[in-house]
Amino acid sequence: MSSNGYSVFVGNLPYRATEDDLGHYFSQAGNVNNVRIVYDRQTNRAKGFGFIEFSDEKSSQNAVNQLNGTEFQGRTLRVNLANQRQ
DNA sequence: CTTGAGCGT
Repeated sequence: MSSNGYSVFVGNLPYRATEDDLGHYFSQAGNVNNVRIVYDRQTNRAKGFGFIEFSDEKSSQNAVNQLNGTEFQGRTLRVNLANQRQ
């Protein structure tokens, strides 16, 4: 099944940012398995946050340590460990 | 042709 791996929550994203751009940016920290930006169902516009999926836990923790508080496309990213979906 | 903390189709 898809969505296997360790996810991190990413907030304060620029609305123009794409999942591909995020994937390339987070590749610095570890092996990115998948990238998901949350879009509004009514307007199809980005909500301004998303989730990055890594292949293992150390990559996700490394992403938080390296990329949290860094600037991405003019905005300061908020990176934290994501909660598991119920 | 908009917004700005947060945990997801």
